[in-house]
Amino acid sequence: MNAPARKPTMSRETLLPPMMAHVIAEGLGQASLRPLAKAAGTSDRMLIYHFGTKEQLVTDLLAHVAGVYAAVLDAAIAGAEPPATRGELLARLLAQNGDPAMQPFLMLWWEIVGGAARGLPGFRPAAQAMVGKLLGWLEAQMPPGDPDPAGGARLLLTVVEGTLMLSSLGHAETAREGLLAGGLLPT
Amino acid sequence: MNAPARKPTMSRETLLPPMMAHVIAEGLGQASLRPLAKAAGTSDRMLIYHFGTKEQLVTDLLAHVAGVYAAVLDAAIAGAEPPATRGELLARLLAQNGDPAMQPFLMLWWEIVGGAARGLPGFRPAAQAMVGKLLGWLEAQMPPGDPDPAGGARLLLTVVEGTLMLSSLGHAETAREGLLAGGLLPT
DNA sequence: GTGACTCTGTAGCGAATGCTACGTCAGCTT
DNA sequence: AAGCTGACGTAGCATTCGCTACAGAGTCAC
Repeated sequence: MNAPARKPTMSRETLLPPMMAHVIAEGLGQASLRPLAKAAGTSDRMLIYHFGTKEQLVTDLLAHVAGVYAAVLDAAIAGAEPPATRGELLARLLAQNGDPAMQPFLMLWWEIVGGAARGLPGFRPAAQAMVGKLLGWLEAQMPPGDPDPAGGARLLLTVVEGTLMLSSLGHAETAREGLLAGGLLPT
Repeated sequence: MNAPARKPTMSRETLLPPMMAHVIAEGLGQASLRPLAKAAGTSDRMLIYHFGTKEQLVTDLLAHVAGVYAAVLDAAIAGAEPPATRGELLARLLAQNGDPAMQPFLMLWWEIVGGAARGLPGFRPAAQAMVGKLLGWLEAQMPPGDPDPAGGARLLLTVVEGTLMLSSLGHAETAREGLLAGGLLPT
């Protein structure tokens, strides 16, 4: 009655997406081999076979996360008309990142930042890739005619990251009040 | 020849400082009972005896970290003359936090933020206590005659946190350029 | 066929995890 | 003196950790 058990032939590429979904949902701290394998529909034995080491698995997984993040930004830049002012761009950014759907990714982001700060293998390259990508995206999205797109993008990057951190702690309103007081957000 | 082995009678209060030193040095992720006990000069058995549960231990430990942080801020506010401008205050903050001696605490901070974002028990109260304390400290340190001390403090808080995050990833210069472009830092 | 190679399942290793059972010993009260 | 209590050590439990040894099944070249 049952099919003759086809051969899926798992590879690193097919294993990474479900594992990424797992770490986004459960966190990197709880990412041990057996739960990861279960999420990917395989066994811990197979994960070691494909990646060699858990450390290499985490490195590859973080690189994959950075790649997906870059792809999301690339997709977002395609169908977007440029904002008129820096404030409008900032408001757009905060609206996107304040979306509750973004929260699981933000939880993962803080673990990546912490790992990068501690120098854990694979964390810093992934974090720098994502920050670098976001910075480039911001430069490309700066309002036309902006007097200093490079500096403005760096300002927005700093302000957005600070706001996201405070938002993760339940201080989103505090950050918003600060940005309004600083004239960075349109009223 | 040797003294008759005095009885130190460990309590929660005497155990917390060496454990805090341990988590600052090694991180919360590696904070299991036996290493923590070794750092405090006792055994895992005694940690459970005093705190009841590891979860309660972590909660108490984070509260203790928040208390020490608040005490440090209180000490810093005592012998400080007020800055002349917001930019000067911001420069002072970034100089303090850019100190390499602060880096181990920053590593711990990202773990606390991550735990708070995930809702781990004890993390969010500790993180909110520290952010709230820093915000109050900033309000008290705002330049005299500032038109909007409350809003300005919130702006500086957001900007400082964003800068610290980027600094932890090796993007300190990026944040600095942004703050200069935004006129928030004096040239 | 026969061997070589790739992929995968089962079983298990030694270490570390949080926590408990049990006993000891000092100091107190009665 | 007898008993109680709080502080501590020793030993161990069940579970999970990353990882390995070994065997089986499928495919391909010869």
